[in-house]
Amino acid sequence: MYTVARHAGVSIATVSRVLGGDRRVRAQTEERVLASARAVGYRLNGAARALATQRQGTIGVVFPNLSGPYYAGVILGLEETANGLGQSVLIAGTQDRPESEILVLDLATKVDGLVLFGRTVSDITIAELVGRRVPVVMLGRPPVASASSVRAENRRSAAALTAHLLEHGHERIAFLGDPRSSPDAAERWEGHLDALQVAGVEQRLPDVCAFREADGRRVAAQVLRRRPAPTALLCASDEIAMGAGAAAADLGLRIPLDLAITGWDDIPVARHLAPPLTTVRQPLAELGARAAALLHAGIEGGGPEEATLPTELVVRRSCGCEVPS
Amino acid sequence: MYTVARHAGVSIATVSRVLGGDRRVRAQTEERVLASARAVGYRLNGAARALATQRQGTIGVVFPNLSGPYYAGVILGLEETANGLGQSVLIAGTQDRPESEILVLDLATKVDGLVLFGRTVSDITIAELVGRRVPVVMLGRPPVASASSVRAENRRSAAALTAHLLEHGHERIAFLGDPRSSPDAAERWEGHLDALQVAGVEQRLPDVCAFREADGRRVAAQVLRRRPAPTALLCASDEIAMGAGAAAADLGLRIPLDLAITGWDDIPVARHLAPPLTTVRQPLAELGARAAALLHAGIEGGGPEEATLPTELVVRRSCGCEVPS
DNA sequence: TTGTAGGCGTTATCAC
DNA sequence: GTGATAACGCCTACAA
Repeated sequence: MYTVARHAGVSIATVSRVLGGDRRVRAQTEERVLASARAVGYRLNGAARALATQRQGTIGVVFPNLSGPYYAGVILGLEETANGLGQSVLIAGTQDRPESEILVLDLATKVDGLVLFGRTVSDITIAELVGRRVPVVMLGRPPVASASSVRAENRRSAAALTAHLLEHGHERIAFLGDPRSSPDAAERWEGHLDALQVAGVEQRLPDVCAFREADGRRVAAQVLRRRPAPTALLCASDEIAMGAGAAAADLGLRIPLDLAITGWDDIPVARHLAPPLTTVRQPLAELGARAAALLHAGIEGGGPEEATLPTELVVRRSCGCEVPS
Repeated sequence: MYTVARHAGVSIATVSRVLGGDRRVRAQTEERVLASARAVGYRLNGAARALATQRQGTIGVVFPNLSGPYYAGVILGLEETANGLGQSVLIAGTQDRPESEILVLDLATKVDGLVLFGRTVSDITIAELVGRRVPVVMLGRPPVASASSVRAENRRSAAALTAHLLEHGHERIAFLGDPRSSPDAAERWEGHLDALQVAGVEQRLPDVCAFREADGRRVAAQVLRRRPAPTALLCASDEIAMGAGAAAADLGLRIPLDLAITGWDDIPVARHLAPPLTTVRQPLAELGARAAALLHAGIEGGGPEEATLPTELVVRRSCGCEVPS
């Protein structure tokens, strides 16, 4: 910066002003500085700026290291709008390590705020974060403390989906998912129960299954051997549903003739499966975008807010419907 | 830090030492400082550390804002090993904006090094980066300047795949991809030509198609109306192949009876398509991991290196083979 | 409009 | 081992 200042014949304060976008500089001076900066190939130093302004210009997002379209989609939306708001995005996967709490706390010193997915971080740590005045927005889990939160509507769509299955005549519906480890799954389970109750159908327990294809296949294989076997599988995610589909194929079951299967998320491939998967669409990118916006608001001093985005039942053929495609 | 120092009855220098992991501190003192730090809930400040050490503890990765399993998979692998090496990961999508060059240059002041995907950044900018002594590793594109590079083997597998199609009796094979905008696609095209030449089959031009399902569908629809129509579609990515599959279905073509289709990447759903997709597997996470490792080496002062990871032909049914599943 | 100078929170180089 | 005390590179009152 001193180099540029000398080159342009001004003080570093002036250089700082024009490069920092401060308007109160004579146009002529500004131009001269800009030219000098370009001449010496100078750029403001991120760390020094951060230290002086107490602003990192970066937000962090903590997610479980699961692959799959869900996280990718949300993070993509998040990155895009964060970028539009002038914030970079730092990602941190908590590979279920125990030290992840420390990781998050340290991360907090490198960013202006955090977006936390589902159950990646314990309530204790969240409280700690909030106590440190770190703006936090939670994604896909019920709000806590004074942190913002954005999520997709779960309960109503789960009820609608269940009702749809009941209309197809299914009475033994198995729920594949893990309400205890995922707030989203918990709400979907609730909605499922709501619909069963309305219809006066006997309720059963969820078949615990993580959000992964392999687990879906494993759990479905067990469930389908039960007698009497369920005639429909309500899966808490499309990936579980894909695994379930594989398990069904292993047993020689035809979908949807012998068994109906539904998913959740409407990941891109859902429509290409055989048969196309009936599922519930979540606005992935929009979830991320809202999270970025809410976090930005929080960083700017705004109070906590909540947003619940609508979801949409996507009826295709795996539930037994005859849909033109 | 002053607070902790006072609390522990030592100087900030000592506090800095124990929290920074400097071993030359008496064990007893260390414990006292640690206790004090915990007592006041103190953590080292990222920005200040970065400024003082000239190390950000962060690497950046620049990618085109495409969704899809490819980027997600690579980034996941990258994040994981970077984390293991003590580096955070900053992501930046260049949504094909023209200002992306500036974005990258600015990003460079907030990180210790950059991983650049394919053609996200112009050669000029790369040169600029290298000139600034910013460690750079390129992913999926031929090496340039004195930057490291990691990629997956393309040419040989493309030749093998083409040869396989020829064995099935296909002579009119259309290549869907864009060799000009993607170095990976270019190499696959080369390999394709290699095999055609060896077999003495007439070569044609590639059918330009971006790495997206929608484009695959659109381009395939055109290609399949050509007369004589191709009997096989060699797609530069699984996503293109999926789009092509949809286009084929629109025309009432049966796969692989009327038309063979192959993809590239072996994304998770490839095996679940109807019929299961013959494709080439790339070690996504491994690509990311290697990139992180090479970048780390570069940051530590090492010179540029190159790595080419092996790929694997995955024969399933869309090419016409009868595979047990 | 522009310049001066103190401060942001650590690390690192010296002495002790 | 431990403690002063300069940097590190920028921002921002405050003064001119």
